[in-house]
Amino acid sequence: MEGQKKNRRRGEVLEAAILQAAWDELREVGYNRLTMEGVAARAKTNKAVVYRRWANKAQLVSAALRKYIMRPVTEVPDTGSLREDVRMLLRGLSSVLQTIGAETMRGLMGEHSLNDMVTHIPGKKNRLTITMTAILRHAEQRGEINPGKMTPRVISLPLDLMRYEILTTLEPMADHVIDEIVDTIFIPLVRR
Amino acid sequence: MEGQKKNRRRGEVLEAAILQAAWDELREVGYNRLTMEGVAARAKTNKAVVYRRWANKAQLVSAALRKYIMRPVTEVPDTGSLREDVRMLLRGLSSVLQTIGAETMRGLMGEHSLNDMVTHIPGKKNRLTITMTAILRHAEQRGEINPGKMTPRVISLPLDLMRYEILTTLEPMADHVIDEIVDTIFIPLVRR
DNA sequence: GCTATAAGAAACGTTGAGTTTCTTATAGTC
DNA sequence: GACTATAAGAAACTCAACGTTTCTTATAGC
Repeated sequence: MEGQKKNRRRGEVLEAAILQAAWDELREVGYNRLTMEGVAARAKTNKAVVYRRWANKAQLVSAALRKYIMRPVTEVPDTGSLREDVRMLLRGLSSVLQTIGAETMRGLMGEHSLNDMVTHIPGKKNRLTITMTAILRHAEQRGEINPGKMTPRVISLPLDLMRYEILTTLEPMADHVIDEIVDTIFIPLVRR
Repeated sequence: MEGQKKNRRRGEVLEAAILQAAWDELREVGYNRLTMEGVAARAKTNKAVVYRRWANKAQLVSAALRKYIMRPVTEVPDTGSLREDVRMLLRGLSSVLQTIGAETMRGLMGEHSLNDMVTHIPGKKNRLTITMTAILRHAEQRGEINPGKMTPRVISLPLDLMRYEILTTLEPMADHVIDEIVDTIFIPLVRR
């Protein structure tokens, strides 16, 4: 009676179920203890189905992150003050990285499977760097900064510092640390 | 005739042979493909002997790094110029990290087993940070810098940037990048 | 209603981790 | 110089997870 073999999921529906399972598993047991079998079981399917889509754990997790994490960080803050804009951007990144968790960041790094929240490769386009550039353009229009000082490295400096700090400390970054980076490092470097 | 069972190594001699094997293996196959069995075989001993000394791969590799890498970076450069001193320190760290390799750095990170070349935990004592502090003290005596600007975060900034860059790019850091960090970020931040 | 496609299910081989047990060389001690 | 505690050598073993393979079966699309 109860053993209904109906309702076999396919395609996108199944894929979504697996990514959901991966995401739940990631938050529940963490990256290191997440297994392909565990995710498959949680999604009520089996390993083979998972492997038909993603070659390994790192790729599966990256896909899940892309689905569940990436959206919220695209908006460009525009408060009218460089300091406030940068603080907001950093807080946004901080909360994203906090959700991902340092263990996952480290794990993905160890398997060379990164995404552009977690790292910024110098010279490569990166959403957060683009946002930062927009913020700085606004500040420039207001005359707040010295355009000559806006090298790519300086532009990504606050974001990189945050990533490095979370990666090494394994802890979310406190607001006062964000303020410290902004006030004692970044603003002094770009100010007119 | 040839099967002489004599000459059984013990204690420090054996330990040194294992660390040597680990170090060779690390450079030859890299962190991810280094195995305890492989190291044991290379040292002409067996896993049990290795496990009696180190609980896992990360600890074994850390021990090897400590033995083969750490020494060269203790001296404090003192050229009479802040810029030159910092450049020398960074070149020293760069070559150390180059020897370790980014894959190993990432791998150790993924297993939460770090050493103070690879990371600097804010608030913790760190050899390189101590060296940097000494360099800055000299510069201060020469009147080159503004002591009020020497916060711990600013002090470790160049070292952290280098670590982060190597970790993300997987490549050694070119000298001109070192110069860029020193000239466009660090010196402007601490200068009187 | 037929058929190609992909899911479900289960078993398989492999690798490396870490452990256990037993034998045997040897350093230190009497 | 013989005795003994210690740790090395050797081999087998359990376990977990990876990734693959094979076969059956539901079902979407024609």
